[in-house]
Amino acid sequence: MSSASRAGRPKASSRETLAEAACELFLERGYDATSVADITQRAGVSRSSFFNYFSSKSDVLWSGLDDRIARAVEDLVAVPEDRDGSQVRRILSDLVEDFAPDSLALAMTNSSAMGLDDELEQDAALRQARLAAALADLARRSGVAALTADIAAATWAAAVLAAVRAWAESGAGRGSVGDRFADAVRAIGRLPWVVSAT
Amino acid sequence: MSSASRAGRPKASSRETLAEAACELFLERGYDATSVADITQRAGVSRSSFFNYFSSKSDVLWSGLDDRIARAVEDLVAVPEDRDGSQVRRILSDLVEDFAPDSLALAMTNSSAMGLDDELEQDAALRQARLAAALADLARRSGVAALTADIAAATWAAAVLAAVRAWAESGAGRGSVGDRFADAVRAIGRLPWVVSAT
DNA sequence: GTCAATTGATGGATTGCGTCTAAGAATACT
DNA sequence: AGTATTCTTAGACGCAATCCATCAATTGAC
Repeated sequence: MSSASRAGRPKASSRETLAEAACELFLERGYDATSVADITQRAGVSRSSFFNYFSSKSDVLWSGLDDRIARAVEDLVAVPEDRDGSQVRRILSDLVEDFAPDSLALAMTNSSAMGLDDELEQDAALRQARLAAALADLARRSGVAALTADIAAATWAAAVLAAVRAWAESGAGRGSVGDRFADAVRAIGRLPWVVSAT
Repeated sequence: MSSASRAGRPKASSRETLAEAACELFLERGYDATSVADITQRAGVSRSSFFNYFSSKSDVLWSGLDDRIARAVEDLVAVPEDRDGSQVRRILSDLVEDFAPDSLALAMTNSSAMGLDDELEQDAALRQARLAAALADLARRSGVAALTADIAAATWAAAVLAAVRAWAESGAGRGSVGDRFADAVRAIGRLPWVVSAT
């Protein structure tokens, strides 16, 4: 493919430069009070350039997870059917394997200081929904009724996001996201609050 | 209480007038191509007035469900604990009881025509997350571990949204949302795709 | 070295959402 | 009449995100 850049002007700035500037400002002033112009000004680039690196302001925090979710969705649509859920477990385990999103973890642990509580809830919900949609499709393909497929898919997707959340809140130092996801999978097996309610 | 309006200028327009204008335009041009100014112009009111009735453009579609979710969240935070999940089932059943959201159903059934697929997914995810947050709090209060609480809460919340979705997609004529939710609760009891995967 | 092609950076304009404020209009109460 | 209350409205604002035309820097071919 491409070992070095083939042709054209080399990138003057990097994603990391922008992401660092953004996180600094989020911590100083809060998320809402930080505009894209503020971020680019601190990073020393023009406002236009920001959108060459990130598709939106919140993308600064979520691009790491978004990439992995996009890969997982690709993998999921490629699976013709998965009656016992083994493919799902494998793909989702790959998703969280060695996942260590610096900016996202920072945002989650400092969400109140950044004034991010609503924003994070909203953004997390979107990611969860994206993953759930792909999972629900696969479940239907595997013969699960539509209604059940939606619910089961939401459960799996929630397990992924809950694992990330639990990992971030536990200091992001002890244990990996993968470990937390393993916990989540175990919890799914016997959801006490759900099953006992039946 | 107030049987009639006590004092002050009476409302010149109504939510319904705006909602109808909005839905018409969504069907004609699509959601993204319809601006708030377009809606108010057709309804014959000023743009400013729109936000006296709805807090956002998407609120036109979701205010019905939002009201019910807000009530459910209030009820949920008022419950000290719910070890067997009976309170949860009751509150969520109340949520969907006799629910018949005209605009939302229209949007869901015509989502592709309205260019709403992404928008609806996003908005539905937000509502699901709001409900899930309150449910997760109650689950933790009831002694469920944090990770498990998040997952179980997501499952319940997904059941509500899936019921609404299934009801809208089945023509919104046959059966009620409550019936679909009953189906969903039954499905939760033995989630085949989840439990068999353990 | 010169030239074209490619890739990125940049400024500026544009659209639209959502917020806010000050002014005015319509009603009820006294 | 006058006053308080409730609603409407025009207008301006800040900001996110898109788009475009232009400029800058690099590679490779000749």
